[in-house]
Amino acid sequence: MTETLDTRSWRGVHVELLRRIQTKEWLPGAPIPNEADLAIEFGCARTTVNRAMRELAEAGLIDRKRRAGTRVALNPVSRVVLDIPIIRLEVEQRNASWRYTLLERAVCPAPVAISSRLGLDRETAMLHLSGLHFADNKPFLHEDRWINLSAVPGVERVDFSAISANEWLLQNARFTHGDITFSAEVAGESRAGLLSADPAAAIFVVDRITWDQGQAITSVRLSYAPGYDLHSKI
Amino acid sequence: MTETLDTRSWRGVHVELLRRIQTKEWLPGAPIPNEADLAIEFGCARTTVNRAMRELAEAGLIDRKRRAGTRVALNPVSRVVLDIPIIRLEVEQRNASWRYTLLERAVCPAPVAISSRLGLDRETAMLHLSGLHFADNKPFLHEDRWINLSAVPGVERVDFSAISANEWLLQNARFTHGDITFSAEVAGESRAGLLSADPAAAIFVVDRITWDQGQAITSVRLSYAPGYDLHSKI
DNA sequence: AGCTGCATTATGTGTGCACATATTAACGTG
DNA sequence: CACGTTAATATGTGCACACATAATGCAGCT
Repeated sequence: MTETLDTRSWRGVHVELLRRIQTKEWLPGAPIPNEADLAIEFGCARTTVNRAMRELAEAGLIDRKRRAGTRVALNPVSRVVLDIPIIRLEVEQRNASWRYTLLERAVCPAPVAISSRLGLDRETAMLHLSGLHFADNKPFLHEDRWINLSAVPGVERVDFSAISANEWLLQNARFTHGDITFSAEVAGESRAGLLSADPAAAIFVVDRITWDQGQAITSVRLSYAPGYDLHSKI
Repeated sequence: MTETLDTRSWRGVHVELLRRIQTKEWLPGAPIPNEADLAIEFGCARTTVNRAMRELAEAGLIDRKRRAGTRVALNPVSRVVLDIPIIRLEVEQRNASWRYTLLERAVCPAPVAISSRLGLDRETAMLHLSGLHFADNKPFLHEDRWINLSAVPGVERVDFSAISANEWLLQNARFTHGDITFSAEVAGESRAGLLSADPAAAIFVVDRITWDQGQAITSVRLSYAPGYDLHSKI
């Protein structure tokens, strides 16, 4: 029932070019015809071919250079797109009920490892929050967060036992970019206690720092309960 | 020295719209002017505004519906794009020398967990490969792979001690899509031996299955040596 | 009221054209 | 031959226009 797409639409051109690459009709590294020629072949405008090829280039399947032309990419990097939602939604998408508990709230200087990564002075007072997210009343992940007080006005007056920092910040603080790191760690005694897990268990950890222009907003470490996995399509 | 982009170019329009969203000048959930009006405001063609807004929609920052108009996204999902390169390149990007050793090669039926996930009969003979990737002569990751013989013609005759399966398949087998899973596991005795690691160490694991149309190509499990982390920009 | 169908409207896409820009090949000069 | 300059070329972008498509709401009917 796959409606054969007209090769005069950019989607049609896109799938046809994709086919030629995937079937190795056009070999990796080989040059492919220029936009104008393809437009003639498909009986469409150059703009349409351009749109199709732009998508392929974004996906990393072809390399394009002005004047030099377009080639099939030599090392086809698979590009994985992960959507990182609000934790509440992540839990609810698993058909589980979500609950959040604030464990600790303090205004104090952050560990040097944190403050230096954020480019802040080591004595700068920051807001430290520690909390647990539950899925169906079982610990789902531990959120350990430091917030730059001067970058998020009003954050000191928020009641983080009523709303998770994760959610409040995403809705109220603006950010332009961030760094994210995924790793595996042994739980250890303290985390094991929080997550009701074996201290020897392997924990999936996500570290994230977000920025607004050059200014650090927050650094957060999410420690998922054992058994968690993150998956996606390629 | 940031050259102020002309708002008559799509990039200029893009950053201006981005700014209005990030500064909450346009609040989450709020409708934003239609393309035609914005085109007049910016003194450019509607096509140009469309291009800028399409990028924002792809990034998940706005929601667009015909007739209903465009709104600032309510829950701004951060979208992380991970480039998964050939392992050799991943090692070389860390300025380390890469080396690969084939540990095992066998044609035999796969464990049920594997064959069922690939949608194959449990007695189907598959090619099993196990190998180690080294970075500067230290174990970097263990690759444990099952290949569907009938989907990859000629794979039986390849000398996988000369080229890693990872690299050969990416260059020679075609695939249309795949599933990828990231998780954390305790190393255990056997993997610890392979990776010269503590059996109690936490291991970052990537599971990947690739398909060509509906046909399973290969299932691979990458176990990274302790200390590995995967990072990216948001 | 409740339903149907049509007009309206915003986005989605295609076309033909123009010019911009990056890159390479060809050329000419010393 | 080595070099800098120039011309040719493929992609990148912008514009004005047109029509397609999906969603919405209104009008009119029962």
